[in-house]
Amino acid sequence: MNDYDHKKIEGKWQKEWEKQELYKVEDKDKDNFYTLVEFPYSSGNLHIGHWYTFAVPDIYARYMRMTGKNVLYPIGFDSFGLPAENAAIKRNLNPKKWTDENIEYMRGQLKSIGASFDWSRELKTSDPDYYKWTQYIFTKMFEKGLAYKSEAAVNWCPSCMTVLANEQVVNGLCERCDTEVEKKKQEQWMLKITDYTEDLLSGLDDLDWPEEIKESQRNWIGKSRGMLLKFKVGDGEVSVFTTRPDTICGVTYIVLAPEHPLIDKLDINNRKEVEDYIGKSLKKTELERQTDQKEKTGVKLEGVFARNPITNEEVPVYVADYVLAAYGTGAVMAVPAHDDRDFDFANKFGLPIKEVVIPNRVDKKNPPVPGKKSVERQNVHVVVKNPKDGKYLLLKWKEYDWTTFPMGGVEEGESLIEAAKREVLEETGYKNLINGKVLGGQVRAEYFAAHKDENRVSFTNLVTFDLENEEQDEVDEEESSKHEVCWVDGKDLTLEKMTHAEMDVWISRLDKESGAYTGDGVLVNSDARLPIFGKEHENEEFRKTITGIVQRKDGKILCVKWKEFGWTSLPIGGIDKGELPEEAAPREVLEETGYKTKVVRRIGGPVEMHFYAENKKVWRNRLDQAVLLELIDDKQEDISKEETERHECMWLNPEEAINNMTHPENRLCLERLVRSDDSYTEGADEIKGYNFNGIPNTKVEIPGEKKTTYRLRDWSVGRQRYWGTPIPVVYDPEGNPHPIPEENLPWTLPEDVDFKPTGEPPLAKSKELKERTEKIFGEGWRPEVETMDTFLDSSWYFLRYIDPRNKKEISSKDIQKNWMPVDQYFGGSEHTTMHLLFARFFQRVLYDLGMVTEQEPFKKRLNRGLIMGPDGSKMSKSKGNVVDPDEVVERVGADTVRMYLAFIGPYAEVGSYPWDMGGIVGIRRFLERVNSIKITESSDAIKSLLQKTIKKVTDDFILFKFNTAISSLMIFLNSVQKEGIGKDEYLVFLRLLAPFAPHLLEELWKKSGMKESIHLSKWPKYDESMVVEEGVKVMVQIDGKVRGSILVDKDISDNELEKIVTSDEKLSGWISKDYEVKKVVKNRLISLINKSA
RNA sequence: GCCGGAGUGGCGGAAUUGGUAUACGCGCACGACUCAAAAUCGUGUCUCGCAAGGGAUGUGGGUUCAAGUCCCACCUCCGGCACCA
Repeated sequence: MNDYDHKKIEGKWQKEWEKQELYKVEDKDKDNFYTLVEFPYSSGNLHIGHWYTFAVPDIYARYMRMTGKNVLYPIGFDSFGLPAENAAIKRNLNPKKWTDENIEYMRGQLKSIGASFDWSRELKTSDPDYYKWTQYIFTKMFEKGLAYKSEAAVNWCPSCMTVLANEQVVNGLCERCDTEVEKKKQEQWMLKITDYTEDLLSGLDDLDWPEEIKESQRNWIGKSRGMLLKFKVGDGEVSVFTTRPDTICGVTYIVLAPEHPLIDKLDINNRKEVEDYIGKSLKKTELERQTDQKEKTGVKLEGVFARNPITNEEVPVYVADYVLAAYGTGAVMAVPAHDDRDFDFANKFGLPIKEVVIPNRVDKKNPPVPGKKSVERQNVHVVVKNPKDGKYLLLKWKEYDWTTFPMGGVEEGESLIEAAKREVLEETGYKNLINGKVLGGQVRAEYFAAHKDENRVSFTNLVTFDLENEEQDEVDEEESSKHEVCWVDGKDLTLEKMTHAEMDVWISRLDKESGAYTGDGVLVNSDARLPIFGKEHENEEFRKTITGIVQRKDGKILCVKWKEFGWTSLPIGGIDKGELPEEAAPREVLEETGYKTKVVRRIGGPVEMHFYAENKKVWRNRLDQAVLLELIDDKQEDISKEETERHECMWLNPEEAINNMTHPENRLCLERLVRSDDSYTEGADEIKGYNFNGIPNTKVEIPGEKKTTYRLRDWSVGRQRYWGTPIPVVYDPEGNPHPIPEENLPWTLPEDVDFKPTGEPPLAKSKELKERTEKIFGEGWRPEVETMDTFLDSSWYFLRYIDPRNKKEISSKDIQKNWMPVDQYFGGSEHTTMHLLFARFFQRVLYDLGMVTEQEPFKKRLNRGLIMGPDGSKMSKSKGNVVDPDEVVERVGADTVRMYLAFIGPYAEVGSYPWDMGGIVGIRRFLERVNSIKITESSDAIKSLLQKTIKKVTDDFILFKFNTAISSLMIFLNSVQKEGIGKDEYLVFLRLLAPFAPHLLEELWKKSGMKESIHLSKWPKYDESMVVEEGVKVMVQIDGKVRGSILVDKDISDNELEKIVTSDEKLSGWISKDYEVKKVVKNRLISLINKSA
């Protein structure tokens, strides 16, 4: 029979704590710790997931408080918004009343958790004292031009009769009611979050947040660097955004978004057809646009052509809704050969596909041999499949360890298919091949052809056939002496087994027929030129050189500072005759700087430059190839005195290095390195590099500029609904908007409103609002009738908690200095790209307005997991799997619920946990056992274990691993029940448990005769000397298997170690008389083998 | 398709710098107490094997004396984005 009466204990202490105002927080100027949890939406009642949200962070808050911090753990309610309004409409209630009643109920629920909230700071966003400041911030944004009205296509939910933010549209459906969302053009209040994209992006770098959260914000912002290129169209011009300017010669048509303004101005022969199309596509709902994705649609603008600025070709212009008006310029240059979407469109409309980038491979098995002559070849590789058994025809070379497809050169005047057939016949004798097909375009490769003793640069096509029958001609003796013909399974066509350098490309093409090639490669069919620095001059001295880009593990770049000239450059050196840049680079870098390096890859293509060499008094023409190298080891070897005197080495971040380079060609190759995203294209960089740098070049001119675009759009914030913060704007008789002055704030939400949705904003029906506006501003003035998206309410609430009753400002900057930024912010992953981004945006705006002290609001962030229903799916009323916490608390007590939720898994991981009522009894039993501990005396073993337990629990708190902390407390209790425990150790144990089960522990603490609350006591410290294990653990391996470990003194000699091991009771059983010590790793391992075995 | 995260017993999950995988809890089985049950306490519980021993951390390779942990390729699940040029 146990006497753990949780109801009595919990009720008693909750009342007592409230009476004592135990968790009321003072504003001090030191040791402050701000723990924040996303405040709940006032939806009515809390489910068990809310306990997970609030109770587990409370455990952390209590721990922090015991370590001596002045902890603020506030609570409030996000109380404006659609659900309140919808529920109110359904039940014919006033939303305010509904909300307030909900809050009243939820407050009681939240108190039953036993959380250490400071209730004196409670706030709710629908309170005029609160939304006054939301409005104030809005007016300030308006004044700065950050809040503006604009005609924009908005997401309109016909059922909720309101505009939705992009974030509230899920798969084309309204997030709340699953109705198909329509696109509608409308005057909209927008917040200019795009003014802050760069700040929001770069601010992430220094935040101590989990990388995955930062990464998804980065993705959401969606930065991409590219170029704006101009195409002449008719009399006008169209600007397109592209991340692949290198493919410009492959443009075969231009596409405009249906909304593109240029369409109106063009002289189009089929205007009616075009306008019909535009009308249709604009009316499409978001969902239709998405489901139509696979089928591309569009209409050609008859009589309109665009001129390719490089090739001067005229290409047709289309309007198609696969191009988005809101991204880039709303127009794209279509390169079907290298873009999947353009490829689909071109196929459907029969447009030409021009390949300008082909993959390039350097054969690693047979690399080019320096000094050998180099030959260019047109090749075919032939895949012959025997449909009967699915096998493929291969050649095994006799003299070399090669396995290849039948292959050979394409002869003058011969088609690829003809060449392929001829080669198969010559090499294998098979003569009846059908279904010949060329798979994809060419692939360039560099390799050494040992059988011809020459280096080759090949351009190879892949040709496939089926074998019609097995008839074979005699194979020439010369051929059959070279290789053996064999048939293999499809699964043997792997990178490892095949010799072709192109094999990876072949594999992917054989897998999925051909499509657009979107990867890297070399430029072909393009009139690409080198970037050229300086002007040609007579009597130039010509040199081939390399530039070495040496990158260290930490990303820094090796730079060279020249003492005599004051230059900063990268290591540069000459290429000796017959040498490859890959060979010259490490050699030159070693000579110049003393660092040993190995080649990673070339960066970009060659760069030509002309300059006057001051020291040698000659004009030089250099052809330079940049090579990326990585450091083999950090040590610098000695270099010649001459070199040391000329320059010194330093390591700079890539960005820094770019800024410091004296020479433009150095900057160019570093830039190429930095932006080597997947659009890095070796030959193509000629064009890219040129334009990204604005380097004067007489040969190529692309009209265009560097441009960065973002996926992030401005934030649409107006809502045509009632229950929200009124937008604090009035219009003068001319219709111009004016912010409401501070003295008239809060601009209260009118109450004489029928808020049932009709499509007209409810506030428009308020007589009071209209009269109020005219009374204050004058005849003919009218109020704004929209309310704000609730995400504005929650974008700054953390600033209000710290100074909740301030009448003069959102919160005092002095108080902000004490508390901001929030030390630890707990929340759900669903807010990663919404609330969290908006709050950061607000904070930065407020910072620029001088209203806050910090640029970033949240120092640390943790995304918690999700508690699922008992059936393993997300809890929802419609599924009927919502777990009511009140019932559970009634049965087992708040302490048990809190602790169980902490035990369920690591809190810092975004997992999902089905609520399992079975598992909770383990915690209940544990607390019952804690409740019935009898005090006796402590053994040494218990004392020592307690020290280890303190350390474990303390360490786990720092990592939010409450589950393993509890596990170690359980281990301790198990041991106590065997060994007994004395009073001192008992009291320490109680304190370790206090954050988890605050009520029970307060009870036991007071029962032990303590006067002051356990929650004001200090967190136990452990004795370092009792925790650290003496000596080192050495693993013992016998016959290659780990058979145990022994604890020995540090740095013990091998002989002694051997003696200890062989005389060890457990280990000696494994060791025969005739053994040998095979290996000893100091302080780590001893490995023995039994010889006789 | 792209970007994240994760795959370990019947279940939730443990596992320092790579060092005896499966801690802790649930469940289950057996035992004690009981007329009986519940509760409680005790013992056992990855798998094959009588045992000695062997095999297991999604799959396949690799590095290493040693891999759940590091590297490469792939599969599955979850979350986010998605015609973003």
